[in-house]
Amino acid sequence: MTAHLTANIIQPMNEHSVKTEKARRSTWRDEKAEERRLQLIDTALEVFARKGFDKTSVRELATAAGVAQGLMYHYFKSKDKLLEAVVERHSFLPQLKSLLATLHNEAAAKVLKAVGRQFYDLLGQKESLMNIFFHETQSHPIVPRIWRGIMNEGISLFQNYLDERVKAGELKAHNTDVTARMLAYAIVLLRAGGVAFHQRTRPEAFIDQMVDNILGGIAAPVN
Amino acid sequence: MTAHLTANIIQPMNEHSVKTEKARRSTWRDEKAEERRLQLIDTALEVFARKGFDKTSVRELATAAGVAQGLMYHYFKSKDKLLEAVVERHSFLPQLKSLLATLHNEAAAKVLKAVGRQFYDLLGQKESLMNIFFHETQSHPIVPRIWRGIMNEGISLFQNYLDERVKAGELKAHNTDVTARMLAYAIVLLRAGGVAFHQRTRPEAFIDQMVDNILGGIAAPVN
Amino acid sequence: MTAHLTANIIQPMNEHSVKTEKARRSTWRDEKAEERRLQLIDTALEVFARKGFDKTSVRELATAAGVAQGLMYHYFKSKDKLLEAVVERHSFLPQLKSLLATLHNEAAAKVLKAVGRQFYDLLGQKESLMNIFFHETQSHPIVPRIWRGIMNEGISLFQNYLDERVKAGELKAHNTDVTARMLAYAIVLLRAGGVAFHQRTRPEAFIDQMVDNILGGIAAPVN
Amino acid sequence: MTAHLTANIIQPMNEHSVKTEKARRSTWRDEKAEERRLQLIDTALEVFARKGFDKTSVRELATAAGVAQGLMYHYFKSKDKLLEAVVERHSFLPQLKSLLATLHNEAAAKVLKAVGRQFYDLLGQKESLMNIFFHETQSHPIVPRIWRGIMNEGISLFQNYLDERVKAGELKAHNTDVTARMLAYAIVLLRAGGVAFHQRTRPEAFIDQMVDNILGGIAAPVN
DNA sequence: AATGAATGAGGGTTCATTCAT
DNA sequence: CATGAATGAACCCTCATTCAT
Repeated sequence: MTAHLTANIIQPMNEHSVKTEKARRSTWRDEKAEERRLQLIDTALEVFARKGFDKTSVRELATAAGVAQGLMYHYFKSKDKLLEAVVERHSFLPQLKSLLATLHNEAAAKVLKAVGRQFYDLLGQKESLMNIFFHETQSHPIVPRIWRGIMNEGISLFQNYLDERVKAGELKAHNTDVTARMLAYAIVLLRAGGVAFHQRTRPEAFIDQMVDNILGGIAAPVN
Repeated sequence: MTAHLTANIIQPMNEHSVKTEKARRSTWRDEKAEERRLQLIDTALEVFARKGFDKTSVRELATAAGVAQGLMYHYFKSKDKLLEAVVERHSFLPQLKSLLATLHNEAAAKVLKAVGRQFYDLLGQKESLMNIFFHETQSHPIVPRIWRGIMNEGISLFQNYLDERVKAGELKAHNTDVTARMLAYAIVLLRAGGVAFHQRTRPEAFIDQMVDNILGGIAAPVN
Repeated sequence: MTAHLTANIIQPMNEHSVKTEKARRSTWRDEKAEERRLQLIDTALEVFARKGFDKTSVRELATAAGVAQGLMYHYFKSKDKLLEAVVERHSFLPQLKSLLATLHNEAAAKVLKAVGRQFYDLLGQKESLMNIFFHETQSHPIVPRIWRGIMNEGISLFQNYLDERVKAGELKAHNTDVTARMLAYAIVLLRAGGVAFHQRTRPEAFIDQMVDNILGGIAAPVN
Repeated sequence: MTAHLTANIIQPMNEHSVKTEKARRSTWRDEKAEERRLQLIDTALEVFARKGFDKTSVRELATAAGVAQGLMYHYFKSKDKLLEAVVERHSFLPQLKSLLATLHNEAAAKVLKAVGRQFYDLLGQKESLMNIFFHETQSHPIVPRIWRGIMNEGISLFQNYLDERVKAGELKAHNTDVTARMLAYAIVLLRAGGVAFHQRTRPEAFIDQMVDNILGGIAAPVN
């Protein structure tokens, strides 16, 4: 063993190959480690959402991920930091922003309904995260911070579009912040409240009608 | 034990007087006991709201109430049962129902704005309870049950009125469930979300404009 | 059960007897608690001395005391505080001070030998504590603080006496601090070092000769 | 493994050259390894002295030495063995012995003062090690063993000289073991105790006076 | 030789709950 | 009714150590 290592030193491969070899190895380890990290985060997302942060022990988390408890602390400084990592990683702000980009110059009724549904769907895909947002707000400041970012983006999504349509003359000049929030708030509670209280109207129909209400009003025509 | 023997020897009573005494005393005792119970519940409401259920220890609760920890278990079988008692006692469903009674045969704009504000105010007065509703939903089934009751009542509050105004011809015939929920959801998040993300428009103005939006629509007049 | 308690209320004993009853009970509990506290401290002294503070787990301590681990934290806020309690309680400063009181106006040789031995004996009786003094100095500031107090007292013990004898003309005028420390240091290491390195001369003989050396010197008479 | 095959193919060597190469390389490797070993030991000495053995984790040790934790276990079988290596390597017995060699046939006052100071200085230079001696005696038998060796050497240092001076007629015949220990003990505590309790007299003056006390005595001349 | 991922035992501590008084 | 001593399970976290690379 010593012998061939010696040979190796005496007759090393050219510098390039040595370096790449080293780099590749280290990269490989790093990749594996990053994979682990993500696996642990994803497992945590699921379990936290299901059982709540406080009711989930690190031991459970580790078991759910199929690793030893100690390993959690190799990747995260504390249970709290793990929660932060979860929330940061799964923040769907990017997806939300991309929604914004696509809507222009279409009739308000059509656009608002479409965007409303997409927003609703997005929240649905992130149900676990939403659960965390709603339940772990108190103790961990990062949770409301991220949630706030998402809400603000969601509201902007609507408001920017509304402003545009006001300029285009399709909508009355008015406080679009209020309108945007009405939409956003309703959609959020349509999702989150779904757990807490049953809905009578199907979500899609709800969104459609909500948009119609807001656009046309519900007052009877004066004649 | 020693005491009772002494008392008996010194002052024997006929059976009748003993009984009435007993009854009166017993009532007095029951009242005292009920007072204590309520005191413990009220303290718990406050502390749970501030620190969260899981982060609050029975010892803290007892200290905050100025009693020994052991006493908690004379009044409540467990910490969980205490939470249930808190939520049950402070459910403001009655207040909510009384809101409903006062509104009839007035112009929709005026009524909806007034009711909206009152609902908003009520939620504000019950901030501690709201906190519990939002954070302790998962582990204790009674929490979402009560919350659901309140939400449904709040929604009915609006919907019944809307139905009435539709019949009266002031409003278009439409799915009033949707309209009612829009209002209720927005007001709830106006309250609860206030912690999570800042509002740009003041709540009262928000409610007023929301009602106007819904009644008159935001679409530009075709003319 | 309720019945006689009620009777008790109706016909209470005179105020005095009630108070003493209450006081006695509470005193009894307090006494039991204090006993426990001391028991835990004494057990800890022994175990810490034998195994060292860091190598002793709270679980072991509890087992050695025959109680549940949780109880430790009913009496002491932390393991560190327990150590402090141990050191404070067993500080033999009072005993040391009482040694001081007895020595006056006797021949230096006799007195110093006697006091030296008594000091040595006292350290011997407090072997466990000495062990703690020597090993746990680093992490817990209270340990060196107490130890310092004891050493200073021990040194004063000798120095005050020496000063007195200088005044009395029995001893030369000289820096008695140095002499006092020589004696104190030697006796301390005679004790503590006993563990680390064997002695050739018996402690009593050692002390006697040490005193003789210091008093008469070891230089050969000049002629 | 891949490397060795490559090397062999590219540059086969005759047996002789391989062997000498091997030997030279091996020496070079051994030197490097020994360097590392010493580096790890020296780092450990410092950190152990500063934080205490138990409070120092292998990770910290590795970080302080700038290597990965795993590497510690290539050089030392366990953390305990590392401590042993530290104590063994830094035992300053040789330095102590060399002190002994220089003192002969000089006046006792001068010599004892000089040796006392040198001993005191030596202990000062080895402060880290002294710290370990004082705090980690319990769990690791090698620690008191080494410490004992040093103390005995220090005592011999004085005793041998004293015996010589007795023979030379400069000193009275007496139990020189006691005198030697008085000196050694006082100097050790002057060092180690310095941490625990403040001194009033400066160390050098202390040593000088101590020697004077012992040589000339403190008793007033009878005249 | 060197890395650092992975392990799992054990650490100090908290806490809901019980119970003798 | 009220106390607080006592319990023991569970918690988060640290750590010495091993091992694949």
